[in-house]
Amino acid sequence: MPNDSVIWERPEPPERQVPSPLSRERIVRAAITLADADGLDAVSLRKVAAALDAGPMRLYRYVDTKDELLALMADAVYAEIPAPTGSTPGDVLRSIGRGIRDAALRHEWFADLHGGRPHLGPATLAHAEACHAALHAAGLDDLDARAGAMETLSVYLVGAVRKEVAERRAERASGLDRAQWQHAFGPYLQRMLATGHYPRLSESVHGARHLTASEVFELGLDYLVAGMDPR
Amino acid sequence: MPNDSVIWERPEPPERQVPSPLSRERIVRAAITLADADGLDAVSLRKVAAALDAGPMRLYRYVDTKDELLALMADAVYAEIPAPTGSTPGDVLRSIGRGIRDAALRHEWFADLHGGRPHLGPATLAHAEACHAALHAAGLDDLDARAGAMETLSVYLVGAVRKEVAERRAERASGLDRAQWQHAFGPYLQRMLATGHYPRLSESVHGARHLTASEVFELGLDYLVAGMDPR
DNA sequence: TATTGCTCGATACACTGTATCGGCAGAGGC
DNA sequence: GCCTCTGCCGATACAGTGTATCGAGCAATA
Repeated sequence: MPNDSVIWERPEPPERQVPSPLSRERIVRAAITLADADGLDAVSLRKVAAALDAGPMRLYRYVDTKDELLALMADAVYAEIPAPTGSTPGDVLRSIGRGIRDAALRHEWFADLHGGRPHLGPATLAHAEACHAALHAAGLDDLDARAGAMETLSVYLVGAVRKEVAERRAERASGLDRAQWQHAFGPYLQRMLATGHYPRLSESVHGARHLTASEVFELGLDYLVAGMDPR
Repeated sequence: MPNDSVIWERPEPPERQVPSPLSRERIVRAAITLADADGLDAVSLRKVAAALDAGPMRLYRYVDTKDELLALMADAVYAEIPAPTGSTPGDVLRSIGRGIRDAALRHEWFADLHGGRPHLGPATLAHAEACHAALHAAGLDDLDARAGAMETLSVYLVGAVRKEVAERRAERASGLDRAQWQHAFGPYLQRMLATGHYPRLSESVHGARHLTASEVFELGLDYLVAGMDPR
């Protein structure tokens, strides 16, 4: 632990007269621009520094480690998410879910950070606060029920975001759009199912109505919300 | 695409008399041993090769790319998962969930692969087949319902596995065991909540009964399963 | 003005995945 | 038994990575 405090509490170093002034915000913005364009792998300290006309080592004045930069990036995504709305707990939960999903689709690299090492930046905490407040306002008073709802929803969202983004990337990598992929099922999978070793699976793949990613998302959200209802 | 077929269909190169004979299986086993011990980052082609008394380049006879090795590793995990049991669809779904969770806790690195780029190895397909067959046997005949159940469960599991493993790692990294961490809530989080900026959140953190990871897991599973029940 | 202390960035290190290619060993033909 | 040839093995190389170290120079203080 290079500095004995956490990035969220450590003050920024003072600004200095220097060609191309830096700040955590500028650094994070540059990193996010890179990540939006070419994925998380494109975020290296060298490239971020280059985008800011600085030497790589200069960034270490603002951030102790690359993981801290990633944490700041994740927090910046939370800052974009609007406060959830809804008059019933179920609607609030759905609103929370859509807010996170939308943000993740805007910044696909967020999926790689989300659910990993927990970040607890100010925007993340503010988002959590907004969620709890909205649930409370919607009548979900019981603390245990509220915490349980948030925990399980959060689990679901981590998976949803991760899977959907992974699917997008796979489609993009294979150059096929959704419809083509769906129609062909992937030549390989096609062949495997044709072997007859997977009768129930292939029955399902061929027979079931294919759901889009957002349909699956909403479906699971509905299941989860419905299951919480004691009724 | 170096070779124009997929790893699952490409035959292994023939064995040869050579010091320390290789095979995909041996390579994957060595890689899994490394990953179990020190995480996915410890799996480099150089290290895997060294563990097998071979030069790094030799592995490229068996695998075109590191991603393919990772895919084989993920498939090997699926091979360990026992077929789900249960006489109702709900029980089968719970059984599927526990099977995957247990496997992921045995091989934490699996969480880093699970839900990412989709692998469709033979064991993965066999596992999917077993799940569909068990659901069918339990009376979930409707193809759309079955597919929807599997899709949404799978989403949930990706998140559950990822979050739980991340939490374990964070605990391990901070040197605190669960109880200590829970008691202190992390000094930083404690301080943030004490600012009063997050009233509902801190109410929940302090007031709600703290659930263990497996309680959260079961709770979400119950919600999901209950929500699927049309009644 | 002299000194001190901080910051910057060049350099270095250990490591990654993998392309290239020279040489060697085993297999097949005579 | 010998020769050719095919194919694999692994040394080397390359372009990256995160970050430790440290000399040099600048800014602010005494």
